[in-house]
Amino acid sequence: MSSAQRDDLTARARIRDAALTRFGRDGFGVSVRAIAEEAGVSPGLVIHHFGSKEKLRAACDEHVLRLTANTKSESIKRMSAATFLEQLAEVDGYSEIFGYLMRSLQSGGQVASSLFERMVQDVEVYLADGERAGTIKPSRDPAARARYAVSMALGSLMLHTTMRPPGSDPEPSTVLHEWIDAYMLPALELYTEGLLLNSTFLDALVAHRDDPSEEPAERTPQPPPDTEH
Amino acid sequence: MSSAQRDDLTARARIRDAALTRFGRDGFGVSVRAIAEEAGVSPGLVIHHFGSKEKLRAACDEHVLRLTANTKSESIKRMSAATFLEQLAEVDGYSEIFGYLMRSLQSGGQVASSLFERMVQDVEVYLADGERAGTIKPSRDPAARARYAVSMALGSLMLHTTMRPPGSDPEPSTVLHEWIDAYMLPALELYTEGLLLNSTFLDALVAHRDDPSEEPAERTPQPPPDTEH
DNA sequence: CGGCAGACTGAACAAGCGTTTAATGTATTG
DNA sequence: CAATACATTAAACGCTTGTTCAGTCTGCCG
Repeated sequence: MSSAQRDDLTARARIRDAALTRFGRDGFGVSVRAIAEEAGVSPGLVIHHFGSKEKLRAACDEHVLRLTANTKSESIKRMSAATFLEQLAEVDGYSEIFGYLMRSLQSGGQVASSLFERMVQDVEVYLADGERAGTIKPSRDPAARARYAVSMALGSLMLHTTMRPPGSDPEPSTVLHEWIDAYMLPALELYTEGLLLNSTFLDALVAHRDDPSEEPAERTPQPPPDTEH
Repeated sequence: MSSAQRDDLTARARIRDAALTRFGRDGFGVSVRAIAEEAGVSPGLVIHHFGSKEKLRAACDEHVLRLTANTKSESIKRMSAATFLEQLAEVDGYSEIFGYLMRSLQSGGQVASSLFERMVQDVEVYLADGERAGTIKPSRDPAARARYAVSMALGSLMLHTTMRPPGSDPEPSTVLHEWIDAYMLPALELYTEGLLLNSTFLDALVAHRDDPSEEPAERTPQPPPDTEH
């Protein structure tokens, strides 16, 4: 996958990998000419092999989905979902895919949805396993909790990736570990101890969910009962 | 700000507002011609007034920062930070700004950083107030916790905005309430009760923070002590 | 060996881009 | 009223884009 060992691939595969790299590094607005140069071929050949830029991206999508599907089932079963992204960022040759995934999340589309939904699935079984093992609390809505966790983690990681000052080391493993270092402690603190001292908010929301007659609690959350004066 | 009442503005202001709308709706790749059409002027006039497309975006940035700075100080003091975004999405005429902010988060840059940092500041004082009032638990690192909360919330919201199926109602208030409806319950549940049943992970991380001699706990999180067999 | 198929290139094309330019209209000012 | 300054536009410029085309090269099959 690294440019050194790209030479022995079919031209078609070389173009696909070059596109994957440049799409990930520069976004999907990158020109066909830039991709062709990265692959060491003429722009015409890119079109000759893939028909159009759009179909080239579709081929990249498919390729990434196939690769990540394998990686996932191999490793994620015995570890948390975060490890999945770590593997992608660290294992040599997979950093391009990590970059491509971040760009996909940033731009929406099929790869983003697919990655999201698969991670939700994985996290859900991971949490359910934790429940059975007695390490994780049960939830009122396990599916929603899994979606919540994935949305927060992926969204935050993507935001961090996007907002990094340009010019700083763009290596995926660097970015990922910046993110982990910044948020590991508050995350674990929240997971372990929670944040609120009373359950007023939660009780109100659950009551409203069971009987939606009263004023919706999520629109204008009233301040908690003041215990001071 | 709505197109109905744009007529009585200076052409310069009309162009700026049109740019804000189209930048937010279609992204920063939208053409100067499209912005000109939205404003009802010629493409040349856009350049005449702002010098270049880049400077036009800078003018939008500045305008948005000025507007949100006011909105914030007015309202956020007495409410949570989420209310700030809700106001933006709901109050008539501010939905364009909400869209522009989401695009800015998606693309990085100064507006994104500024919005992020200001929300971190606000959340930090909000949490500190809660601590003093006895409704929110203290944290080992209040600043990190505030950054964590903002990163997760903004990132997740941005991800949700990006991943919505194209063609569905793009009204900001719709998007925001979809997001709230999806994640309010798991968020409150987590905030109220936490997620982990024992503090093994947190203790290990805190121990490593105080004395980083052992193997770093965040690289390869060891599975929790198995209580089953 | 002849011929055909596919890989591949360099040049060109049409469309779209941001921007420039020259010209026209429209006020404001001396 | 003449003159100056500014707002505004239509047209064009130069560039980049994705894509097409005609032609060359290469290897394979009969």
